[in-house]
Amino acid sequence: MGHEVLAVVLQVRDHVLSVLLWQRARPPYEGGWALPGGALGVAEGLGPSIRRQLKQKVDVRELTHLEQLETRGAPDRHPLTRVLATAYLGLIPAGVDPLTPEDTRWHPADRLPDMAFDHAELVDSGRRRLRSKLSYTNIGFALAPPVFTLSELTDYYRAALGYEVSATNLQRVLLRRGQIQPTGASAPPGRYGGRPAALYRFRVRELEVTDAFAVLRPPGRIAPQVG
Amino acid sequence: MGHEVLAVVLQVRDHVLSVLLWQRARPPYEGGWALPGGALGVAEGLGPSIRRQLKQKVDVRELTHLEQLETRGAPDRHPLTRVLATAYLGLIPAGVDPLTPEDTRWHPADRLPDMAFDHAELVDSGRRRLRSKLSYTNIGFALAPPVFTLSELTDYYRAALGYEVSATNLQRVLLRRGQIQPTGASAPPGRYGGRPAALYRFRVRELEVTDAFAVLRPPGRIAPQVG
DNA sequence: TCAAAAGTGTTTCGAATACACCCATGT
DNA sequence: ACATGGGTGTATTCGAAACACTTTTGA
Repeated sequence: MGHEVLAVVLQVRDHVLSVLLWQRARPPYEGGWALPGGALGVAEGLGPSIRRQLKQKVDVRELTHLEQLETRGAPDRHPLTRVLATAYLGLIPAGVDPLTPEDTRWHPADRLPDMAFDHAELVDSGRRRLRSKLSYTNIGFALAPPVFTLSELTDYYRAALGYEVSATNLQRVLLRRGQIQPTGASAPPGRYGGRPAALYRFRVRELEVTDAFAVLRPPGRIAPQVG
Repeated sequence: MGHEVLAVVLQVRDHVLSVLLWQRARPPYEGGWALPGGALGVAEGLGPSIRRQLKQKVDVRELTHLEQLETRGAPDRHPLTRVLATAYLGLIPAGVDPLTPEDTRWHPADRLPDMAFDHAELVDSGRRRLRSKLSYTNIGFALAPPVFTLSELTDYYRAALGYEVSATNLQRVLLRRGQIQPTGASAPPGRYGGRPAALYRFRVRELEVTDAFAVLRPPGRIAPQVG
């Protein structure tokens, strides 16, 4: 009974949430698109394995976040052999364009090509995970470059969430939660003028839950201290 | 490389969130307590497997909810062989007391005995999952019997969340969200009198997200229709 | 009549949102 | 001047929480 690890690697590219896929050259699912990944090594942990596999597709130094999604084990998920798959969600910040192999392409996450195995479901699972974590964690840090303007950040959120986001409200929510802070610098205005945009950074660039317990929260909670 | 499935089965028993464990009779971890589960069959899906394994410990008809938690694959998680484990969260409603084998006991989930392997971490993972889902889904249905009073329900929430919960506020939150509805009947008062408690039921007894997007919600959202 | 338990009315609070307006820059 | 894009001030909304008070029962 084989075991493989897969990754749903997402990045906002050109205003569109995109997923990294490679095209299969041989059966099964010849010509179909698949998630990067491969067989788990005999003495290899799951996390280390997916990092190793991804090295062959992207520069893993660009990976700002990696978390386990779910494990699929339906006996018929592979038409020929029995193979379990543990899927991970990986995020790459906007703005970089890692080199990828010939057979590998970025695809819009909401318009997938013909997908191999159950990989389309796994992509959806990754998108849902990202969307919900955007609302109660600081996971935006993994979509954004180290320094960014608020309108850029708004664009990443819009692409990942799939609907319009107000820059004004996004700013206030993230500031109140202490997720972002101004760097003091500002970006030059665009071609046709406009006020220069202040530059921000995420205060912490690893996953933190910033808004647990939207409801049924513990009684008499202390007000969060300002950062 | 073996693969096993495990279950963190939780139930509120006597006002305490409890987990079902069995005591190992032989090494490794002889005398240590472990989660129910066992090896995945060669042509068996993960979900079907954990249901089959649980049959040996509890009456699975009592299981009101089952969902995948996570997969552990550290090479040294088993001292002798390499075995991956996929853990599930299972819930049993308060009030029933399923027959269990000799070696099996319920333990308070916040005061675990000596645990085998990485099972203590898996129990914590299950508790955290339950706690967070209580705040944005109707998962309370899986902790409660089909019909209950509000003070009983409050007790289940208090036990699972680990802090005091106001019956008044719980009632309003769950009514507003359309999770619960009065049956019309009421429970007889206790030994020393008191107003009889109205009986409620959950409107839907399978998992539903009732409060997605606590923040950054889609613009111009329609108000939820009353049930 | 009182204690016990359940339930309702009302107020307060605060986060999130919506919207009007002001600021800084290039042409 | 004025168009463009960024940012702030302020009002509104609404769910959640807190708390006082009423209802219904048994002793």
